[in-house]
Amino acid sequence: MQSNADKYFVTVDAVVFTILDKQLKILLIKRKNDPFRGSYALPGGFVEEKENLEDAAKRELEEETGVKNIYLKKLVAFGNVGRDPRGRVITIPYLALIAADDIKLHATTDAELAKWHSVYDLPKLAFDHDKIIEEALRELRFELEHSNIAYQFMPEKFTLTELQKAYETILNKGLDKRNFRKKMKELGFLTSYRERKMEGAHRPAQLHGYKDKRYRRIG
Amino acid sequence: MQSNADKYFVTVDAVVFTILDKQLKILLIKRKNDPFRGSYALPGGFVEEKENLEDAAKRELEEETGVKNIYLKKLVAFGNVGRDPRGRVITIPYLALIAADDIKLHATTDAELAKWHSVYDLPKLAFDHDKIIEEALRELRFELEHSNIAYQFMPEKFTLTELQKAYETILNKGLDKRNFRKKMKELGFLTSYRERKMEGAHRPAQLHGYKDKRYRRIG
DNA sequence: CCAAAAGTGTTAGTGATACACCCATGT
DNA sequence: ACATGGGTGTATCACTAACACTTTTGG
Repeated sequence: MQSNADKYFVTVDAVVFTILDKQLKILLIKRKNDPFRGSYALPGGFVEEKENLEDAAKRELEEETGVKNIYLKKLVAFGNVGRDPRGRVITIPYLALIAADDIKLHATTDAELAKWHSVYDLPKLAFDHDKIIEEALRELRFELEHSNIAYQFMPEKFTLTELQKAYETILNKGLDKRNFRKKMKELGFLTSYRERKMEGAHRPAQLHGYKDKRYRRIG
Repeated sequence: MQSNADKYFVTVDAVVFTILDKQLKILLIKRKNDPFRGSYALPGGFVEEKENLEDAAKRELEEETGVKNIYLKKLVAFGNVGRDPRGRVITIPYLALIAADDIKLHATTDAELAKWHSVYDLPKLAFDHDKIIEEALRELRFELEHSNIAYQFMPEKFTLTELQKAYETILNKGLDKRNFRKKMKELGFLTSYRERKMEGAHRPAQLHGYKDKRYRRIG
């Protein structure tokens, strides 16, 4: 192979969203090595020699959050010259969604403990991770309205109001209750349980769940 | 940087579509070196050391077709183990559209002359280029209905019927004439010239053109 | 006057949006 | 009885899809 090996590094980054404290949050680690020591960055790391890209993303994610068996969506790569001062680094970002209760965050070797940050109040970020996040957020919103991925955010059983809150948090806008419920009903992703949620001084809410927890596109 | 350099190769591939002989065609080169000697493949090549990804795609494209200043859209990277027997190769494919009359195809060093192939009748392809093409075609169709990219396929002046034919060819389905024209009118991308096209024994057609030849998203 | 493609409007259906009241419960 | 969130239906609007006839030209 004429040409250009031993010049490139290939990494995967995970853009992990969750909903916590009624806010859309993203998982960031604080870098403890240069470059960008002390800055926040997306969790990620090098792709190993005999490892597929998605497997690498899954591995990194499991190392840092303990979560596995998750739906990941590949985003477009970032690889311009100068995005990493150490050399030529191409990164393939993956979008991941998790339910906040599922996880316990871990520290890793070149990162401090991973922490959740509100998407609307992010710290200074290392590399071009701000652009990657912007792209991922666009993608997340698109998917939310064109698939059943919201199941990734939700617990086993939830009320329709809780689901609507999740949508509103992600889209960052209010939705009409009746239209939302109508839409969910006709999409047919949900099943309703006999149980109800009794809590507070008001009418108890019907519990719902996703029929199958696999990615399904609308259309 | 602890870790994994000198194991990766990074390439860009161009998925170039055009309309020729009333068919949607894609540009392929016939490989004259191993691996996959004699198979067809997407034009592409290695990203140079100090070269941005999109610049690399533009350079490859210009080398093989002579076309420049073209809108390119980055697609998701392919980089699984084993996709190239020579080593670990990550490729970033770019979608490109050109008007068939604009180009003269060139031969390159490790490829024979580039040729157009009907999208619905492709030969055996090298690597995982069949999957890349599938993805690119999906993206092309999406963009066609959500932007003004069709301008890339069209000459300076054209009739609405010609434009409709282009849409039909790409989408591989028939469209209603009145609805199509109404849609084009209200999108407002087009301008109409005073001139008409006189050709054949029938009413002459009004000529149209794109107001500005820059990518514009609908919405 | 015939053939061939250009050009043009209306109707019906479907999905999105906007909107207001009654229900079941705990206190 | 009241406060709280749960639950429901209808009218309007915008967009899409279906559909047929007249016009202009060359031969």
